[in-house]
Amino acid sequence: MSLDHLLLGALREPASGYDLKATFEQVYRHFWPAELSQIYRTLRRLEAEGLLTSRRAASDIGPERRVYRTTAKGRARLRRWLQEGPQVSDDRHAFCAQVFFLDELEEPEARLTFLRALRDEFAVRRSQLEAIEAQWRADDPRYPDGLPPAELMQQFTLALGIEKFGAIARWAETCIARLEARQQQETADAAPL
Amino acid sequence: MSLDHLLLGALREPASGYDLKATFEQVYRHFWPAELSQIYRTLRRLEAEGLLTSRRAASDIGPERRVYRTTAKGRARLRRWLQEGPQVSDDRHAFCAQVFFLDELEEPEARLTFLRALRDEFAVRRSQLEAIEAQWRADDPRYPDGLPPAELMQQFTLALGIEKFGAIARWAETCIARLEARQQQETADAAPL
DNA sequence: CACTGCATGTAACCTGTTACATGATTTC
DNA sequence: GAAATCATGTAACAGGTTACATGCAGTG
Repeated sequence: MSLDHLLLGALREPASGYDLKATFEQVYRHFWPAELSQIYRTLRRLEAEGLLTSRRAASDIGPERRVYRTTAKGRARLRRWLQEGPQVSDDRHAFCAQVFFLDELEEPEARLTFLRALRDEFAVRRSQLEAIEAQWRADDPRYPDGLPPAELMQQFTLALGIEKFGAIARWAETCIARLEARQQQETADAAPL
Repeated sequence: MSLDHLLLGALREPASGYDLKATFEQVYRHFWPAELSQIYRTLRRLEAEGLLTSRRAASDIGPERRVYRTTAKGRARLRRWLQEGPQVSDDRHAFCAQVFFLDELEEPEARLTFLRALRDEFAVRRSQLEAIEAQWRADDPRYPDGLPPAELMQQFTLALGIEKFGAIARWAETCIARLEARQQQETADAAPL
């Protein structure tokens, strides 16, 4: 039900499904990706439940839009979700399962290749979030601790993304170093002076 | 399709669905939780695809078991999955979405309560993995860098779990400190000498 | 006899993904 | 006139969750 609450939160400011998709791509992506088809479907359901209202609106540039907004009931639902405390679900990391069975690749070099690709992938993701942070810092002299409450909370989530991706990239780097050290050790053992 | 590959990897050693559930709980849980009903369903499908075989076996203690094992074809499939490189999917963190909208709770104390619960939850999870690590270290003098390859890879995944939960707990702690500092600042501003 | 643990499964449901369909408006 | 962007949707499918059903064997 998290998508529901994300939409209720986002639609405290009016927006169309198409607008929301852009927000998901730019802002929520690193903690909650969503496809347009799912957004539209969920918006209709939330409206039927009375948690959102919609009105048609002309677009400057394309076809008519349907603009949604959270109702008082929807806002109460959002608040209840927050009051219930943190909803910590288990996450699924396919790459971690892969590492678990990586011994199945018998060549040490293949294992290193895998781990380097992993490190690079997360380093890129971290950099992308750091770029967003740098832009924000450049645009607003209050960044980060002078920001108003709503934006401060949003800054917290950005900081988490950077920490999380950074932690995984550093972990991969450590694994690589440990494997390399082991390989050197084995070479030394195989050809003693 | 990661559950498929996890089962193919796990069933390089024979096991029943029930056994596998225990392994998921104890070992895979922090990167890939799975329910029994889903495990059974997937085992049957993988057998139909020729990636697993099964035989009936008596149990010492309960009803007859169905013991599965990965076939050569299944093992090749596993290896291919690893050779395709890291499969990095986006993850969903409901708690992060909650933090994003936490300004909706207007009392600063409510926000702190939320963040403290979050910190505690992840600190507990980290401790649980650290306990597993301590046990392993006590049981095997080769831990960690003298372990044979298969176990070394498994140790890598444990280390990731500890890092990941630790990073989130530290992040939450930082958020708490920043909010507390802000509150003190506001109190000082409101009542200057 | 009730309870716990062992063991396998079915059915209904919910959430999320992928592929496709439709059509307006602007730009090259 | 073709392509890109804006905009809304449908349908089929895949993956995961929850609730329930069944029955064996050992323990208190």
